[in-house]
This record gives sequence, C-alpha cells and structure tokens, in this order.
Amino acid sequence: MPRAGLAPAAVIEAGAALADEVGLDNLTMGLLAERVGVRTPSLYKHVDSLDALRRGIGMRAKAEFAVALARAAVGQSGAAAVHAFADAYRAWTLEHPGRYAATVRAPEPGDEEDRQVSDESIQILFDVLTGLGLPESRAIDAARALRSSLHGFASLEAGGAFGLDRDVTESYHFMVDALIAGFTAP
Amino acid sequence: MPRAGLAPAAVIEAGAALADEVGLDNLTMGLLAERVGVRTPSLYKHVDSLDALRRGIGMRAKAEFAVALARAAVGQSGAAAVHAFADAYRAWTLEHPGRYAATVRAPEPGDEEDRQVSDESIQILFDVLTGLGLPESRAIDAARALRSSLHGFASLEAGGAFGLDRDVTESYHFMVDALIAGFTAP
DNA sequence: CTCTCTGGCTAATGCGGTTAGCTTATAGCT
DNA sequence: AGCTATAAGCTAACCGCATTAGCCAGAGAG
Repeated sequence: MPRAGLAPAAVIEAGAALADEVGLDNLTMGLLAERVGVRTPSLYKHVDSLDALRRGIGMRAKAEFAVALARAAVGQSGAAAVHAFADAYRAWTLEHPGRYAATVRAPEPGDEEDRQVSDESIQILFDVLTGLGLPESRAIDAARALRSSLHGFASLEAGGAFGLDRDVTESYHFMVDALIAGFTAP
Repeated sequence: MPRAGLAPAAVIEAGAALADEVGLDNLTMGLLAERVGVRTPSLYKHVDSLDALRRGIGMRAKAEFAVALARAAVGQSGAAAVHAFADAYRAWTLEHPGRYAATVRAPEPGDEEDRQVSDESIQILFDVLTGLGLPESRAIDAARALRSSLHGFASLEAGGAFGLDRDVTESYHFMVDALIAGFTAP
C-alpha cells in the first residue's frame, strides 16, 4: 500500500484551501481526509484534533494575511496607505473566506505563538495609521475603529447582508474615506 | 406523568436565554431540553429542527433588538440620535451575546417573514441617519458603513480581540464620532 | 537484508441531531 | 361524569462526525 506522503504542513494547507471552498464551519475531518486521499483517522497522525486544525489554519492564514496587507501598503503614506490597506483587506477576505474566518479567532490565553502571529497584522495597521499623523493618544482608538469597520464590512458582505443594488465597493470606499476624515478632523 | 406545559414560543424564549448563557454555537437540543425539563426528542414537538430553533431565536431577537434601538433613538436628532443608537446597539449586544449572534444570520432567500423583521432595524438605522442631513445618494453608503462598524466592533469585543488596557467605551465613542464627522464632512 | 519507526487502515466508542412508534394526559363534547 | 381525539412526552434506534485503540506494512538507517 503506497504512502500518501503527507506532512502536517500539507494537511493544514489543504485544510485552508478546503475551508475557502466550503466555509470554515463546514470543514470536517472526513472531508479533508477525502481531499488529501486518506481515511479519516489517519489525519490524526498529523493534527491533534479538529480544533488544532482550525488553530493551524488560523495561524497560517494570519501570516499570509499580514504579508498581503504589508505588501499593499508599502511605499504609500497618509490616506493613500490607509486606502491601500483597506482595499487589500477586503480583497483578501473575499478571496479567502474560510481562511479569513479562521483569522478572526483570538488566540487562547497563553498561546504565545498564536499571539505573535496575530500581532503582525495589528502592527501593520498601526504603522499605516501613524502615517496619518494621529496624536499618540488616539492611535489605539483609531486602530480599533478601522479594524472594527473593515472586519464588520467583510463579515456582513460575506454573510450576504448587503442586499440593495448600490455598488458595494463604492460604499466601502465611502466608509474608509469617512473614517480617515473623522480621524484627522479637529 | 404530568405535562410540562410547553409551547413553541416558550421553547424559543428558553433557547434565546440559553444561547445568551452558553453561546449560540454551543446551544444544543439536549441542553435546551434539560433546561425546559423534557427529554431531547420531545422538543421536536415544538420546533422542527435545531436550524429552525436558531431561526426562531433570530427572529425573536431581531424584533427585540429593533425595539431597543428605536426606544433609544426616539426623541433625539442629528449626532445625538446616532450616538444614542450606537450606545444602545453596543449595550444590547453585550447583554445578549447569543441573541445577537442569532440576529446576524441573513434571512434565507424567500423567507419573507424573516426579511421583514430584519428590515426593522435597518429602517431605524436609516431614520437615524437621515437626521444627519445626508444627501439621498449617500444614505445607503452611510447605513452600510455605520452598520459595519457597529457590528464589527461588537463582534471583535465579544471575541475578546481588544486586549490593550485602553478604555473600550472611549474607543467606541471615538469611532462613532469619526464616522459622524466623516459622513457630514464636505 | 533487517530492524525500527511511523503513516495508514479497520473497528469501535460516544455524542448530538433526528425519526419512529408507543403511551397517556388533557381538552372538549355529550 | 364518561368518552374520545389530539397532541405532549417517552424510549429505542439510526446516522454522521470526532476521536481512540490496536494492527499492519512501507521506507529509511544501519
């Protein structure tokens, strides 16, 4: 009987791809096993549990997401950097809905590895916002506001909550513009 | 053997309360059955399925949420109305996390009853925003933006994503202020 | 070539949702 | 009050999915 030649990283990667296709909530050990050409129990030789699989997908996704965000914002400054960041944010979530859902889970308390990866995107967000010239005391507020808005928009869009005909991309740009204007207002 | 005297509405209500306690995702037929003092299969005399239960909780919650929002905003106008709306939004979600999670699910296509209840909150949101004197063409954009931001904030806060010490309520007010300023900016 | 380690498999457990089919409390009628 | 039909509850059973136990063989190290 030939081996499938799996490795934990390959299982996580396949899981991430599958999550994008069927949704993180519908990701099942049986489905993933079929995808990688193996029987369900064999997966446990590579991942500890379904929960561990989700954590692995989440950490991998957080790292990929941070790279995409950084690449988009690099070389830009001020409002343009914020827009580039926001556009990359939305594009990535639309392209990788399953991965994105996995990135939303906050790390378990004490999970240093996860916390570190999670902080990467936050750091980029901070860097982008400091380019707006915000006073130090408002940086955290602005970061929370922008993150909430982008996440909420992505979450609602993915859930099909924007029924009206009006162009969704335009609404997105309007929101980001409004936030930038509000951040830098007197 | 005495009857428990259940009714569908009572089951939904108990389910909503239980969802607030354990989280919508952890709401189980067995748990709810125990709560209402009945064996699991007996629940099916009152609700068609777990999914139907969630729909019922969602519709009930949407109606309650709309009432809370309307009550908060009534009699106010302009920015004050928006703040009252936003504060009521956050307070309600913190108080009813399970119910709130149930309100997020978009209605199934063709589910008129659900769609109608879902539209109530949206309508209140529109009414509050028109008080800002927005041009008609921007009303939808602003509604989407505010909803996204409030939902995203609530969602992240519930998920424990705001780790830093900085006061969360202040960040929330900052976000709402920024949006209002941005909406009404030139 | 052999030994060991490890990935893969089958069988089995347990939980959660759901269905089938029986039993009887209770409402409504006479 | 007695009779009956309906419907609420119950037990038994099924199915899907996560997970564990224990066996077997492929592949690399020597």
